[in-house]
Formats: sequence, structure tokens, C-alpha cells
Amino acid sequence: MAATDARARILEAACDLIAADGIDAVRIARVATRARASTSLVHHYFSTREELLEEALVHSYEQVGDERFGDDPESRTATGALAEAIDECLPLPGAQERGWVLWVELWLRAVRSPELRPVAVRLYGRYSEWMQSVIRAGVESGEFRSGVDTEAAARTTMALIDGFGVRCLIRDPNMDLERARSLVARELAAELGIEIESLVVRPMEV
Amino acid sequence: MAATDARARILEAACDLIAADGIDAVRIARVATRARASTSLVHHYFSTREELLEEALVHSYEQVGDERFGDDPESRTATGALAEAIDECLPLPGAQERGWVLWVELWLRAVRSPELRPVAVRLYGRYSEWMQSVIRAGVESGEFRSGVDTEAAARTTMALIDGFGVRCLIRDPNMDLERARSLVARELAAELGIEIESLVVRPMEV
DNA sequence: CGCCTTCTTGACTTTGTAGTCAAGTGCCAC
DNA sequence: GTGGCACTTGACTACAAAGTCAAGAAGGCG
Repeated sequence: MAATDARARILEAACDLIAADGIDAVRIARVATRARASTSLVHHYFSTREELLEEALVHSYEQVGDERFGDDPESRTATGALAEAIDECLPLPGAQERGWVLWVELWLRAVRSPELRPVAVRLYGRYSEWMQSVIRAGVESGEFRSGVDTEAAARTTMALIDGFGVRCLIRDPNMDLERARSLVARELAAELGIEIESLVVRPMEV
Repeated sequence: MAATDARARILEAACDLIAADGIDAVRIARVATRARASTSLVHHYFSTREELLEEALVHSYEQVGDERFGDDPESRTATGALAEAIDECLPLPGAQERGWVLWVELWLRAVRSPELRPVAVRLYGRYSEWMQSVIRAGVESGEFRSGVDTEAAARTTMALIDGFGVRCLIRDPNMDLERARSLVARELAAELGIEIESLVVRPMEV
């Protein structure tokens, strides 16, 4: 029905604007315009701006999580799946950069709003589970050396991705996406006992 | 004289509020109150809010940089200096957490405001130089194994610190400061050919 | 048909805040 | 002293944006 349709449009518009301009810069009037609705309609569905933004944020993070950690790998090999995983987590232009920006925004707000921390922590939990499962698959299939501490490997990989990813995000000339990828791959290859080339040969999907 | 004094007070107040509440939440009236001045006085020194915030930000980042990368290590040994360096870069409660929050705020804004990117990049440059110099000192003194790729070691260390640090910042129950420290130390110890214990024995300064 | 509910609107009110203005105060130079 | 200059103030204006309200479509159901 048209009802829920308008509501969904408003929420979607709010998410777009949050990612584009930052939460604080989101104006109800702009959300309304983008959702082809009046400001009153926005207020009909969400009594306050705060309420709208809160729901939009949660919606955004679910979406970011699903995008990144949801889909199955295309590769048949665990090594290929791992290479895909790394690429999916770096701030490639487009949807992934958008996801990254929301992610950073969440870090920042979680510091100041304790009620947001569980959202961030949950997202890290999904991230970690997913990364561990990719690595575990390779250990079980025998592609990676046996005895790998899956949890530790995943944790380090995530930290490296986050650390290098941020530098890509700010367009640090000393750190572009290719470099971030190969640096993460190097550490991981050493840890898993595979050749670094097997992780970085593919062209980067943009 | 009293003139520059008031101006400095205003700038300092603005920095405090930026760190505490985020840039967008900073109100001129609040800055004025905190600096024991009138809003008109704020406008006397800074014609627009934008101008005030811009100057306050630059001031903040210089300060964060100086605090973190400025002072000489207390330890005589390179290993001790490195341990200190790691601790200084993690978001310990107090001044360092404040610095971290500003840092994250900068990441976020640099994405959207290209003119801020050089500020962020410069800060990373200082960070990198400083970290490299600590490591290089240890290589030269013979404490660390020879042939260490100083730049690579510094780069990885920074990425790990940033990656783990963020998780400490959001109070992820799976990542506290002690753990972040020991994980960074483990990687670094392996890379530099020293014992991990030599990097983590000291109690954490809080 | 005609009523009732849900969705939708435009016009209005209120509030918080950036920025202006004209006047006042103290201090230094001459 | 007095004229001028840098600093400081309170009162005011202008404006943007959140939120209210009463009334108007649209659509199902007796």
C-alpha cells in the first residue's frame, strides 16, 4: 500500500542523507523533498527528528552489515573467498565507501552516546564471525596451514583493514586501496602459510 | 595583555567543547560562557562561527600532535621508548581519549571536506615519522634485529593501533586497552626480534 | 451512498542561534 | 586632560528549522 511505501521512502531518503552529509546536517525538509513528501508527512510517521534519525541509523547499519557480511563468496577456494572478503571490507568507491563513512560516524557517536555502543559492538561481532568463518573454511579444507588461531588471525586482519582503510578514506597519498590490500594480504599470507600472490592477483573490483 | 588573553580563552573553550560534544553541537553562546566572555566578544575575534571552529580545529590538532609526538621518551632503552609510544597512542582515558575523539572527528570530516584532508594527512605524517624514529633508534642501538624495514614496521604498528584503538573507544567488551596493547606488542616483538614481555611488563599509565 | 479511518497537505507557531549595532569602558599617547 | 583606539557589553534582528494544527483527499466498508 501507499502508506508503508511513503514511510519506507522517507527512511531511505534519511539514510542517503545521513551518509552523504552526516547525521547532524540532516534536515527534515530535505528528507521530505528527497522522499517526495511534505515535512508534515515526515512528522506523521516520525514524531520527532530524533526518532526518525534513530530508526534510519539502525536501518542503515543493518544494511551495511548485510551488504558486507551477507552474501556468499563467488570463489570456490577459501583463498579466493578471503581475497574477496578483504576487498569487501576496504572503502572502495561507491557503496562500500558509503558504508565506511557510516561506520566512522558510528564510532564517533558511540563514544558520546553509550546507547549506541551495543550497535557498534554488534556490528563488530558480525564482522568478526564472518571473517573467522572465511578463515576457518580454509583451514578445514587444508588450503591454509593447520593450527592457525582463527580468532587471532581474524582480529588482526580486521584491525589492519580498519587502520589502513581509514587512511584510504582520507585520501592519504601514502596509502591507496591497492597498497592497503597488499599490506593486509602480506600479513595474512604469512599467518596462513600461503603465497601473497594468491590473495592479490585479481584486479580490484570497483 | 588582556586582549590576546580573551582570544586564547575563547579558542581553548571552543576546543574543549568540540572534543566533548562534537563540532556540530558547538554553540557560540556556550563557548562564550565557558571562556567567561559575551557572545559579542566571540564575534569580535571571529567574525563567523565557521572561522572560529576552523581555527579551533587546527589549534586542536597541533596540540594533539604535540602531546603525542612531541615529548622525548623517559626510558633510556629503545624498547622502553617503544612501549611508551604504544601507550601514548592508545585511547587511554583523559587527554588521550580526547585526542582520539578529535582524530576520529577529523577522519569523518576529511571525507566530506577535501580541504581538511591535508590536515589529516599531515598528522599521519608526523605520526609516522615519530614512530619510525623510535624504531630506528632501536635498530641502530642494536636492541632490535638489524635489517628491520622501519617504514613497514611503523606503518603496520600504526594500523594496528588505529584498528584496535577504535574498538577500545567504543568500549567493545572483546577489546580493552590491555588487550590492545599486548596484541600490538606481540606483532611488533616478532617483527623486531625482541621478547613481547619487554614491551608489556610495565603497568599502564592512566 | 455516506461514514470512518488512514494518509496527506499547507499554513502557522515557536524556538534556538548566528550575527549586527550602537554605546560604554578603560587605557595609552600626546 | 583629552582624543583616539582596542576591547567589551547588552539589546536587538534575522533566519532557519522543528514541530503543531485543522482541514482536505483517498479509499475501504456498513
